[in-house]
Amino acid sequence: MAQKLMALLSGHGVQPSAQRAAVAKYVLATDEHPTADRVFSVVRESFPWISRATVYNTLNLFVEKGLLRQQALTQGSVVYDPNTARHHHFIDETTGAIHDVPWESVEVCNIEALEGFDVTDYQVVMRGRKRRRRRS
Amino acid sequence: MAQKLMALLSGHGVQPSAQRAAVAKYVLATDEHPTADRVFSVVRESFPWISRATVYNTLNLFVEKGLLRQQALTQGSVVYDPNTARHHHFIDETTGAIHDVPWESVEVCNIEALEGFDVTDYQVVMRGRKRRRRRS
DNA sequence: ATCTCACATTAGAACCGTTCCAAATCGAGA
DNA sequence: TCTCGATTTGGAACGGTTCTAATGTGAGAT
Repeated sequence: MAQKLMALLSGHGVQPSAQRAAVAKYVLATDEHPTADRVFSVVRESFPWISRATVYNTLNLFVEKGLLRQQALTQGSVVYDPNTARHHHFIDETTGAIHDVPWESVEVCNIEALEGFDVTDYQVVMRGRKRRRRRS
Repeated sequence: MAQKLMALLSGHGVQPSAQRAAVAKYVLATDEHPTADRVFSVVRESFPWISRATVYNTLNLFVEKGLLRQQALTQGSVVYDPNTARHHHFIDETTGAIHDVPWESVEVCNIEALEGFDVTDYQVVMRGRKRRRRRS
């Protein structure tokens, strides 16, 4: 598994290192849309000597190399999303949690016809409350 | 006109003052989605002795009273939008300019049917380049 | 008209997320 | 083993925003 990670990194032109692997292991697999600071705390649990600057450097590098996307969805700080395919976002206003919404589950029409704008990318940003999962 | 502004403020439960009127005059009429700092600069041109803290206080008050909406559309800082009706946003990636897109000009389907989410609000966030206006 | 008190304003400090910097360290290839 | 470029590091710096404590102001009571 660690092998796969390393391969993924080099495949994207990122020279592997222990620190980068530690960051990658968490941030490329999570669906919790962490802030840089959250990444720092989580990674430090298994890699206590990593520095904040390295986490920021690594996240920026991953974004530059296309392994991660930055999303400006909330006030205050950027979050990172390893899902680089097109998708939408749902923000739970009570918890602040951000959820991915599959591209196909929402249909957006007329974007191409918009007068005056060349739209190269778009997403629907939804807010509300996550419905409690009905017990099974 | 100044009268109308004052009436608008009191109508929303904001006790008027010279500073608040100066901020309102600009920020409630603009379509340029200014940051707090931009509001500060613009207002200071006609009201040089206003302080930064007052601008922040006033903007937060206006948001609280429903005169303004905060939008977290870009990295780094919040922008303010006096258009409190539902609408979408287009971000010009070359200039950073943010444009309102009328609610009716884009159609979004299936939002209500989304499994697991109670969506109370949503908008489409578009990115691209604003098409150069063809000369008339 | 005057007083008073709650509220508005202010400058500057504090805070938080992020980037910058210069020094130390590492590691791949010679 | 050596060298040199890349990586990592702690801390300073920075930009945006909020906090704080002191001061100013105006609307209503008297």
